[in-house]
Amino acid sequence: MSAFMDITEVRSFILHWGEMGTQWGVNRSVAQMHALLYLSDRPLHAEEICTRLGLARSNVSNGLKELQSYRIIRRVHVEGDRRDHFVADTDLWDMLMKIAAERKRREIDPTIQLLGELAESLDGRTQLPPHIHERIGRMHEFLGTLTNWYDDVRRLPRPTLVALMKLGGRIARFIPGGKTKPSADTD
Amino acid sequence: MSAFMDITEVRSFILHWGEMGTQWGVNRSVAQMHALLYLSDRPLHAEEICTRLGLARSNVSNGLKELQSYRIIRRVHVEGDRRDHFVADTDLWDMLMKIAAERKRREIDPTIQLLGELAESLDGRTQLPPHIHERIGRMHEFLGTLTNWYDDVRRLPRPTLVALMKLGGRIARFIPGGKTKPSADTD
DNA sequence: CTTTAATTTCTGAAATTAGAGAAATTGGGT
DNA sequence: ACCCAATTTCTCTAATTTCAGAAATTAAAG
Repeated sequence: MSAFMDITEVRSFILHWGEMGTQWGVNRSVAQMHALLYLSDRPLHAEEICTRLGLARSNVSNGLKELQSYRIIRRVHVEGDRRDHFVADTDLWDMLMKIAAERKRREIDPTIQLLGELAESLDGRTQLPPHIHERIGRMHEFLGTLTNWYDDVRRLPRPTLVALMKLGGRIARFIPGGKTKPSADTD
Repeated sequence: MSAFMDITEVRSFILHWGEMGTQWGVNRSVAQMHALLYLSDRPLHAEEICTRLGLARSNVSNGLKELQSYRIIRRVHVEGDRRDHFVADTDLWDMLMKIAAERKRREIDPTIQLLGELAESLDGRTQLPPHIHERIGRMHEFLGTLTNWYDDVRRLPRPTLVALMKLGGRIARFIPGGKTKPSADTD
């Protein structure tokens, strides 16, 4: 039943994924649970995740909720078993896009919102040093540009996305003005 | 001398930036220091950062070192003052690229390295379930594709980058077979 | 070379976050 | 409706991270 966890490469992967999580503001256990599900070729139920990772049932429950909120794992029903089972995305593009979408929603969107409000409330306060208004405004615009771009490309069909990525910097050839002498626009 | 910190919008920005930091695995104080320097139009020395943010001198010292390691702030010498002073990038593209470069170096590159080793050590172990080798291999390849893309586009002149970003998903028109319909969106 | 300002490193305390186990709740099966 | 497996919520403890102050180091100025 668990030769799986005896494979040292599997353990290494899970451990490392957990550490990666902590570096990016994701709970180590949650990241480990994700790694475990990613490597599993069949749905796992909570209890099995507990024993394989040595975590308390409660934390597994919360972790599963968190991973579901990112939409990178989903609940599945297993014939003849009353317990909830879970599987992870194995399509890594999908996974990345969903994580990006959720982090945008949680962190970037509220930031843009706030920056907009701050910029607005600084409007026309001529007694203040103007560079403050300008820099907050520029950050606002910058994050807006980034997220608009993301919202746009995330809707591309997967093969197109992959093709674009493979093309890398050579995509610049298609830009009017090319990569030669371009116009100074926004920063 | 410090009407600056009395502007509520400045305080809000700094506070929010600190919180953003914590969400992305960056120390709150470090992020606040960065925000302060970003909004300042002149070089600040460590002591001034201490008093403005209410931090201990030691932490400011460490934070400055961390921000310098990302190369998003730099030391400057101020005429007739013996203390080190610091300024932040105000070019946000630059800033983003440098942060990405450093996080790649610290976190992604070692991960790719590890995944490569794991995949290699799984090669030809026919008694193991093949999906494990396949999934670790796919993750390895995926991260490789992403970082190669990044290494490529980061070298583009900034105006080209901006133009590409403005173009958004319409860039797909230049891909063979790229003008297909957007993918159905489950989230 | 000596003095002293400036900075960094070290150490322990405070605050925060993660995690285990118990208690409470939910929901399917009969 | 009742029972019991499954899950979630709650509470307390452990681990980690952050951070202030002290001590040590570095380096500019005379």
